[in-house]
Amino acid sequence: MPELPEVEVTRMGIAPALVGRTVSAVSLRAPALRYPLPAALARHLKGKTLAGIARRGKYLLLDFGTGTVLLHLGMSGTLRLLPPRTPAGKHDHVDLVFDDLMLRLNDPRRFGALLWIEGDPNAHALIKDLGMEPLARSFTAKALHRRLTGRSAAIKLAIMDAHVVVGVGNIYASEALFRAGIAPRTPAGKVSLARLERLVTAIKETLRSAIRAGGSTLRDFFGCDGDPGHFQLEHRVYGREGEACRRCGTKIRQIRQGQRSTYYCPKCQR
DNA sequence: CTGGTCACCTGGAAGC
DNA sequence: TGCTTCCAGGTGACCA
Repeated sequence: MPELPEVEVTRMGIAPALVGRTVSAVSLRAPALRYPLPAALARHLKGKTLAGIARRGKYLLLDFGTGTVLLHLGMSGTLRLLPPRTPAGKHDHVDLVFDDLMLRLNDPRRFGALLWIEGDPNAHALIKDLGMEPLARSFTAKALHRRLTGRSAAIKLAIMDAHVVVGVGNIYASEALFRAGIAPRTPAGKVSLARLERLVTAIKETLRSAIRAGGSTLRDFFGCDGDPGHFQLEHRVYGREGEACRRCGTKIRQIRQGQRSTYYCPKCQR
């Protein structure tokens, strides 16, 4: 159930074990994920060496030189490193075998994706229109301000829009707005530059600390009992409806925005 | 372009 | 116990 930190921790967990290694076998199991699985994947990958794993937003890009495996974990996807020939359980959709080590994709809800891309992956339809990387230097209040000027949508929905900034999911959107002291329903275009400074800082800090917290779970990528998607920091507002605000004691409220739950402190966030 | 809604899927928890 | 309902960390497609 990954937001950007979970995806980045997954990348950090699997890359050292797999980069530089060669694919010996591929297993695909029905049914399809968000898109049909590429039937020719084994033909494309067998004998190919993994040159690197990059992340763009919540997508993982496995670079095999002649092409790229594009991976998205959706709402419920996880990747694990297992001994080859580990029996496949329910929702184990794809195995990439690297001789004595296997990368397995499990995704119960099947909102995830695995695609084979030839050519520049950044030109792919799913990638090319993505917004700013929140951890990049170029993600600044000024840049965000430029992007949000004139927009009437709620600030919470705006920072969750992957065409504006990638990787801020439903949990971290609420958490970042709390840290920045901004009410989630404020029209995005009406948030001042000064307050966007606080928001950009809050987004970077929230994501960075979650990645740091996830670092302690990296060993969980090995072995069948691993559960690497489920680390998380103590939330300040998310999931705490009716509980006391950690800063001022006011009861945390829950509302619906775009059919998703938003949590906020009515006193700390204006 | 923008904003709003729906759809895609399974499973766990809560309610009766 | 068993059935029903609601909810879940994402995002592309579609509409006005």
